[in-house]
Amino acid sequence: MMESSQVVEALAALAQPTRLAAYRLLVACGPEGMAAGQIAEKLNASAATMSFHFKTLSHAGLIVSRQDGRFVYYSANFEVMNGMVAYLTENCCGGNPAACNVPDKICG
Amino acid sequence: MMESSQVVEALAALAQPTRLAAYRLLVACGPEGMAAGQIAEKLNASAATMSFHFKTLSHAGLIVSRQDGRFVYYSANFEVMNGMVAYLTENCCGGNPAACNVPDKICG
DNA sequence: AAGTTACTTAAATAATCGTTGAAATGTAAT
DNA sequence: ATTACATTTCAACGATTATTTAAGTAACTT
Repeated sequence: MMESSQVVEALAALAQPTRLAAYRLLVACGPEGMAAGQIAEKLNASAATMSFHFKTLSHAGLIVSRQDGRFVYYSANFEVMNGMVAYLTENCCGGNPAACNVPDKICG
Repeated sequence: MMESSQVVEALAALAQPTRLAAYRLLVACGPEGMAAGQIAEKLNASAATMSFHFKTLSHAGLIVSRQDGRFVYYSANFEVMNGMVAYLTENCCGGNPAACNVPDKICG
């Protein structure tokens, strides 16, 4: 189970339009990822701005980087998001799935 | 599918230690929820601070309130969190589950 | 109706965040 | 070496955020 502070950091990292868009783009890219400059172009953001956001996402563990020549490829780290979701839904309805009369049935 | 701005709002609402704890408490409570004062006591936060946080969570659609006498019961609204998670994982690995060689297998 | 309880609102303050532009770093081609 | 390209770092600004205290609203009790 992730720690609370780590989950807060991941949530905060995603709670910003540009970073959320970047993350989703990387999720769609899969393990190969995408170069920093290409992401900046797709999102109409300056390289400096994106670099700042990549740092935030990286520090939260949501993405990882890999150098390839003079390009830096970023890709999504799915484990942290899974941990985040697990943390949010933990102990849903008191840990009693039978009592979970929620529309989308999260428990169990 | 939720809108980007709505997802950002929900993520931002959860990206704060006290609010995250309150939300998890309400998730564990299930549909019955818990009174505002009881939550404040459990989290060692002042009523004013909690009221501010409840407003933030409510506005994001993550919780709903119900008045019962002079008590206000808050409970988690699971649909918004489900929508949030769906938004994050949408189009994972280009929408091709077979290509998803991610440890926890999110796609498909 | 007077008093108590439960919660919300408002104003004020300190801290954090996102963006920009310029300079700096690193990497590869000529 | 020098030139070009890709990305990061830095300083600074305006905007947003969390908390506190104090005052306000609403509902139950006697």
